[in-house]
Amino acid sequence: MSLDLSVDRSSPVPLYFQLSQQLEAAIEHGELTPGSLLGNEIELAGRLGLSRPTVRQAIQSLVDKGLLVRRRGVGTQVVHSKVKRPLELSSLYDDLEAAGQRPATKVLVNTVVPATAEVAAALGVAEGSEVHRVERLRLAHGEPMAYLCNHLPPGLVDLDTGQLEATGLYRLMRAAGITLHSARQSIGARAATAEEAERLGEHEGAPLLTMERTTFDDTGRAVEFGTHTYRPSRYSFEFQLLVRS
Amino acid sequence: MSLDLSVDRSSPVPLYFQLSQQLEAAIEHGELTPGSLLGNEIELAGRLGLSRPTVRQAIQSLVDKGLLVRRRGVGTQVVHSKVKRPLELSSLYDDLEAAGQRPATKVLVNTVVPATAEVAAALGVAEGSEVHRVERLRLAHGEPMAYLCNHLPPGLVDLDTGQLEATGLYRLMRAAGITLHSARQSIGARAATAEEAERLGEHEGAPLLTMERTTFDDTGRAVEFGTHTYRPSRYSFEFQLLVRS
DNA sequence: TCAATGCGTATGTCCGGACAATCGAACTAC
DNA sequence: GTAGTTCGATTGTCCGGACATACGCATTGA
Repeated sequence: MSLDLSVDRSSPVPLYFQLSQQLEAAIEHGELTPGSLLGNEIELAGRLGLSRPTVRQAIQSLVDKGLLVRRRGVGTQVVHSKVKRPLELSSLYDDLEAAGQRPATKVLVNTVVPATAEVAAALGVAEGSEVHRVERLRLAHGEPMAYLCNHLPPGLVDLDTGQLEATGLYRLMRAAGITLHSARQSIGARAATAEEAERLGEHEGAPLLTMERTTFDDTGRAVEFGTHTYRPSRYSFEFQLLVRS
Repeated sequence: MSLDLSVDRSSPVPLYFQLSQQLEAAIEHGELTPGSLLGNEIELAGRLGLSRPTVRQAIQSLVDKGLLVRRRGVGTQVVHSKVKRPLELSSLYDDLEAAGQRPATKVLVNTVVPATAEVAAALGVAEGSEVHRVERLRLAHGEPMAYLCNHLPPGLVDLDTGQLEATGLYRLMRAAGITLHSARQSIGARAATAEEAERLGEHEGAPLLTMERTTFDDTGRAVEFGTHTYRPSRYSFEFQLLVRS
């Protein structure tokens, strides 16, 4: 019942990556059942005509994803639990689209303003210097779901209102050649103010789910600071996380 | 200004791990300043008397942690932004202790009950079968901060009330030989019921931050299902996450 | 002046081998 | 029968080398 694995040495795709993708697909399709052993690395390498380090690299990437578990003296097993996705740095837009919700966006504000103390601190710019400010309403099935307020340092991205309504902010940033690296997030809750309630179609004092995020590129520059509020009846943060060991 | 790195070959600690720890410490202490190049791998390996794969393994582990960035043809640089911690699967108890808050725990309930449909589904046991139920109140500075309700399958851990008040649930599970692997979480918000408000010292209808979590061990078994409510004025989820690339 | 080219450098990928550490099971001794 | 021991199997660590690939910079050419 052994899998028919194969690699294409003429492909520019790295061999370990080809192998890891095939293994991941096999797990996804149930050809490798949870709990089953993967066969030892030496034999697997010999069967594929690869070296052991290459096979190990492929396996390791799946272990990092939480799909496999290695046990010394035993072997490598497929993890039982279904791993979904490990809380990526994804935009709400991508989240909704992946869920098949076809999100709609309404740009409320798209302008340049002097940075407040809070925004200046988050973005690492001088207080009062000009920054982009974007306020958006995210709708699903015609109902407001979240209010998104973002600030960006100047000169990074061309913020076209039309594009902002057609796609997510992160896609625009990536398209502008920005390499997103990490983000600091804070998730909390609070009661809605009258203004917030109005925007989201809730009543004043209703509980809101809040998220603050500062995103950095790979040079360590802050490239975005967002303050978001969600209607908890319509949205919650769902994710899977792995134990770092 | 080169760092004085060294490895102890007689130590049972893997060489790559010794190196990665020293590099991490150097970054932490500012001896390696953000943006600075790390020096090429070949030379570094030669200087330490290690092979290049070993040095690469050390560097890679720090890249995975978000501390370093590699650029082909350029070198390896220290990331500017201060990386805190990447949302580990840590207990609230550990979180608070790390923040120097000396958390207190009050065990409200520690008993065995028949599993409700929700609990049975989460833990993968038969509905109505016996499961442990633990209800705790977590306090900081004498003030209630969170209400924690957990269900565990039988026979896994010896749930001693005294130990539950002295430490966190995860520590007990780890001490019982359980290898935590992953967890599915959901973070949301809602208005407090009268009972919840009473427990946490809030008023009815006040916004609460909620978290539901099912934890799995490395065999894929569900080992814990928790339903937690937090006072948003006292607690929020803060974490840093990396872009998977 | 500006764009295209070439080159050095550093990381990315891959190989084949060696020994150590650990787990589980079969085996042995009491 | 039970407990301790040995042993095979498998992953963990480490080595030294080779070639590919991409980036930045200097040189060259229009």
